[in-house]
Amino acid sequence: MVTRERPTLEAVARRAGVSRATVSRVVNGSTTVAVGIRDAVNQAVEELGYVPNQAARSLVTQRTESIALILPETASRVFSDDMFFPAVIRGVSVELEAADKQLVLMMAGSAASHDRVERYAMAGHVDGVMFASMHGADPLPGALARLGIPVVCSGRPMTPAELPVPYVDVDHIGGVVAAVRHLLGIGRRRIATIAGPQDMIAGIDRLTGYRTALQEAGLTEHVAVGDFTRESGIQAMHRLLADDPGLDAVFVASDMMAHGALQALKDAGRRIPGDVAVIGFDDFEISRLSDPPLTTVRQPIVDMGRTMARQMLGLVDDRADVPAAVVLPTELVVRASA
Amino acid sequence: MVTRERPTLEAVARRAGVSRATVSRVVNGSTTVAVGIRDAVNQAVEELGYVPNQAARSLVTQRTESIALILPETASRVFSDDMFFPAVIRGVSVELEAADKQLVLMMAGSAASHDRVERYAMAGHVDGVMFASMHGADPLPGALARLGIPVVCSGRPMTPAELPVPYVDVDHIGGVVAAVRHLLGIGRRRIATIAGPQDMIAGIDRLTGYRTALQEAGLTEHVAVGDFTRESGIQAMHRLLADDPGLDAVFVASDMMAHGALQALKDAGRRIPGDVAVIGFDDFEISRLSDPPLTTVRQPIVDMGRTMARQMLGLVDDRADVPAAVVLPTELVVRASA
DNA sequence: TTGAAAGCGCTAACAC
DNA sequence: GTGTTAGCGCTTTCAA
Repeated sequence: MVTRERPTLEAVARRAGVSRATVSRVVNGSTTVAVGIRDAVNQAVEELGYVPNQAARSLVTQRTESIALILPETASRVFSDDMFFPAVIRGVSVELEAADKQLVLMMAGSAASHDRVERYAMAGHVDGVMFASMHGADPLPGALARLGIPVVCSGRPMTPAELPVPYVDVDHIGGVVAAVRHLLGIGRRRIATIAGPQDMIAGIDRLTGYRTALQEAGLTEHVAVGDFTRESGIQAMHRLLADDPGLDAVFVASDMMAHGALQALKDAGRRIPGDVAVIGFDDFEISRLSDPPLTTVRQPIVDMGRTMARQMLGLVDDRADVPAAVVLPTELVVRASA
Repeated sequence: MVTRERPTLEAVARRAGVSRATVSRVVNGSTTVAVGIRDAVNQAVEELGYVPNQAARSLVTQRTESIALILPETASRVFSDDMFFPAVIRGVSVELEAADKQLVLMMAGSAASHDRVERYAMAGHVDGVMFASMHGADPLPGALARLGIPVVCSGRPMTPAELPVPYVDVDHIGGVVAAVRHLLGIGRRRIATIAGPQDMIAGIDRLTGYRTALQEAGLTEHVAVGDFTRESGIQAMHRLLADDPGLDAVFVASDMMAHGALQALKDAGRRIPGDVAVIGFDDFEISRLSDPPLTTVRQPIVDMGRTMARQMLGLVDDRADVPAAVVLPTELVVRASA
């Protein structure tokens, strides 16, 4: 590998016949430089193809101009057919791009990678860290925050850390309650649910919403737990069907699981929504294309990403207006499946 | 924001009662340190929660231990329902994780972001750069390579750069020829194609394969060009149908476009494969679940990612065994649609 | 085996 | 306005 010498400030300074400080000023856009000198410097920069060494710059400024987004999941999970993470990333990208910050995406599905990420952040590789989908009571956000590293989470943290971390979340419970009420409204009474993983707020809150609405109506709960994947939706639906072959509706805590449930129901000979009404949660594009199109609780995932990124930008820029919590609304989208 | 002072080598050295050099040796796993001293240092590191400052380290080592993967697409394209990029990323992740390198993902769909990426790489933020899906004759890979930055591409570069960049690709033409021959074998004679974008090797080569096979059989070409998205597949299928309502087969250059074509054909009242046989290219998971399941040319996308990452690791480690080009095989997977 | 010292390339006081 | 200077935190000769 031919690592051609990259020109330094020093080289540019010599060529332009000025001091390093002056070159630095020009490169960083200081206005207190005479036009003639500025042009000379710019020309030297051009001729030499000079690009500032980021390590040297970071060493003195203590800034890297990049922000990490941690996805505590394996890469295969992040990039499965579940469109959740992609949507978050998209939202984050848009905001960071606008602020000219570099996004550093990190998957941390294993304990080892979880550690790598921790060291990475602590090594000052990034100016701030955003977390996308947290499992259990992950100590990492709090730990980083305690070190003075700006941290933001998407999804309300499960345990209130001693040092509270700003977060953005959606109104899970409101959305689910609306969904269940809709099922009640169309005359369903044997309403089951496929819940999400119970080590995540999204899984817990959506189950709470279901329970709340069912108690309100004086009906019996019927719960199977999945892990947000299509496959787990299939399995869970089979269990629910085995337990209560006469169920007439199911609220499923994610669209991917709902697609699995749809398939399982069809395989079991049920008509949708004739025999069983199905409602999902997410509103992915494929949910409009499924057979039948899926009624679902829409959550603004891209907006979550954008909001989280804006909170982060507020923190790293030391602006005071960073809200400790933002809760975005959800909305029931009625299609053919319920 | 409370940026608590992070401990430095100096602090650890003082606490352990040794010199900075010794701490550095311990931290970097040098064997030439007395056991007693080593333990004392490790204890001090532990107590202080010391993590080396990466900027300082990079400044002297000229290494960052991270590798960029550039996706010359917008974030919304990368994270659409097209599973191509996710699969590449997955393959890359696996290898980089194993080598303990940090993956830095960069989307560069706009000219502005293209520039950002260039400066980022030139600023020495990463030890090497991988490109995922190139459009046209992008000068960036060659430019970076000329600066001595290790570069690898997935997809054969469109113009042979003066400084050749190692790449990995798949056997597009072989796969497409097999697909068309299969169509011929089941008696189809009015075989159209929906081609991919003609500014990408994958688009060009697959069209070449189609043309080759059709000429071989002495049949007339029938081409519509899409951009690999489902939507473009729908449009292209409509055009083909308008031009030749009697076509009895279509080879589609990507699974996403093939799904669009399937939908367009059904909307036009064609039965599949009865009236029109359809073959795609990719073999995404959803292609097994479509109606009917899609016959397709499987390309090993995850392996492309892995291979590209391994080539990169070879380059940054100055190992000599980096092949200039790797071409992975493709394979026709026959399902119900053809 | 350990320490002293030089310096990676840059920014930011501070002086002029 | 511009130059001088002092580090940022680390690795790595070179001596001891």
